[in-house]
Amino acid sequence: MTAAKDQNMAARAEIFKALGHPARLAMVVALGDGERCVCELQEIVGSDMSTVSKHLTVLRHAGLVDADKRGKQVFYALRLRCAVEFLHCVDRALAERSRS
Amino acid sequence: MTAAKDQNMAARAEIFKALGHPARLAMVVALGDGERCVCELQEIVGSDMSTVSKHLTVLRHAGLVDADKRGKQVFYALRLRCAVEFLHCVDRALAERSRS
DNA sequence: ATCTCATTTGGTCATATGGCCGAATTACCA
DNA sequence: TGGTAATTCGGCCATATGACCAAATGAGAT
Repeated sequence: MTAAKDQNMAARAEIFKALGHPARLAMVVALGDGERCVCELQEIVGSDMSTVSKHLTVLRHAGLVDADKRGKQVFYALRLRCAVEFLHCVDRALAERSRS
Repeated sequence: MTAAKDQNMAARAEIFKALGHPARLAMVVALGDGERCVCELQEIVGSDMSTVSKHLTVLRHAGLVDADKRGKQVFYALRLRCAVEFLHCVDRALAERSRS
């Protein structure tokens, strides 16, 4: 693997890596239905606020979500919409697998 | 997050996690063009064969690829075809990002 | 200006991951 | 049946990750 290609792969892998955690994935799924404030996302994943915040940093850094501070709250929105479609495909694959 | 939901998320996250490594992603990309033997995949990623094998175990376990032993060699094929499409979307996003 | 609430950051720990090495396995070929 | 090549497994180490706690930041409200 050339250095350039490796860098390219690393950049793409970042995105998958960001999605590769149950809590982050759950947040992304929730964001698929529209924006959510951090406090709502915390309820969804149910861990410490600081942990949630760190997960959100990962998602932001990967460019998967956008943060928008309004008043006291920070609202997150899904940026990479196609992730939702891929998730559907993944779900179909998982369903097939459990069927067989 | 309920226990059932968490399990569901974990199952999906496995797939993203598997794709979240440059070497594994490079292999999946290569497999997008058709099956490859382990030795070819090793050339692509350029690490130790045992390392490559472990990566392939991860991909197999995630259900992303299928292994088929023919003669001395094991051929791997991409199973979750929609990963390729999602990768295209990711690439477009990355291209846009670097442009701005 | 101060208080307060929502969020982020830093520290620390336990665990998971990725890498290479060397050994074990498996199956073609002589 | 023994040799040889392809692949996988087990062990070891260094580093990365995820969790919590406590403390810092930042913006609205008093």
